[in-house]
Amino acid sequence: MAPKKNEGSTKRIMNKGAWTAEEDRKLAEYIEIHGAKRWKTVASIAGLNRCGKSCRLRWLNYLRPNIKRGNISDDEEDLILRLHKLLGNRWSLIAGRLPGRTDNEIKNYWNSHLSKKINHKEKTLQNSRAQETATPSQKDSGTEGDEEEGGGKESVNNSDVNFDVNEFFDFSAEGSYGLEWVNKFLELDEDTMNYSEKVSNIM
DNA sequence: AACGAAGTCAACCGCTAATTT
DNA sequence: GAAATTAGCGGTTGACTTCGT
Repeated sequence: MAPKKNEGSTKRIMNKGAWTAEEDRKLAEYIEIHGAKRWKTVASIAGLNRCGKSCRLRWLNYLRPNIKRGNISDDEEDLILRLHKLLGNRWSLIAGRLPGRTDNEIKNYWNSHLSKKINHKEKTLQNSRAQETATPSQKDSGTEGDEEEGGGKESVNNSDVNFDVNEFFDFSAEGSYGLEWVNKFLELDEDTMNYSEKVSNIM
């Protein structure tokens, strides 16, 4: 990745593109002393020719302590799948339940790995169903398919179960990344899946 | 070995929500 | 209460890498 620096201009133009080790060091140093807030001033005071947004993103996704990079485990993958099924493309919410993972990483992982996996799974499932059901179904095809295709903003609404996501994930009450909620959620998810099956059978 | 296609991922952009003045 | 500023989110882009021919 070649950094796209805008050098040699008299106007103050912000750097873009990949961050250098020097920039990382400056940003990390500044935040260690002053804290991660007021990103616009962080950028200028820390001597970074970057916009505040860029600084924030760099900190959140790479420089922040306890960041995990790469090697997403099977458990994590499974959790992402389940959470995405429930929440749709609410990457920050999903990432919030995976300690050390960032929304950007989850989003990238979803787009490059999981969405394909799901599409493949869906196709094989459809094929096997088509073979099984010799008689034409009365079901509305619109509600078929538990997984969604290509992701979408309405994915939460596609869920057969209606509940307030924000209420369910009351993050304010949780100080840590305790994972006991996961079990709770997974139990619930099993129930919602059964419910979905029931609904689609009725339809 | 060379080349193009496909995959990956860091970073940017536009927008909205939340907070401050 | 209105306007301005800041923070945060999700979608998209583009450079780099890997794979297939």
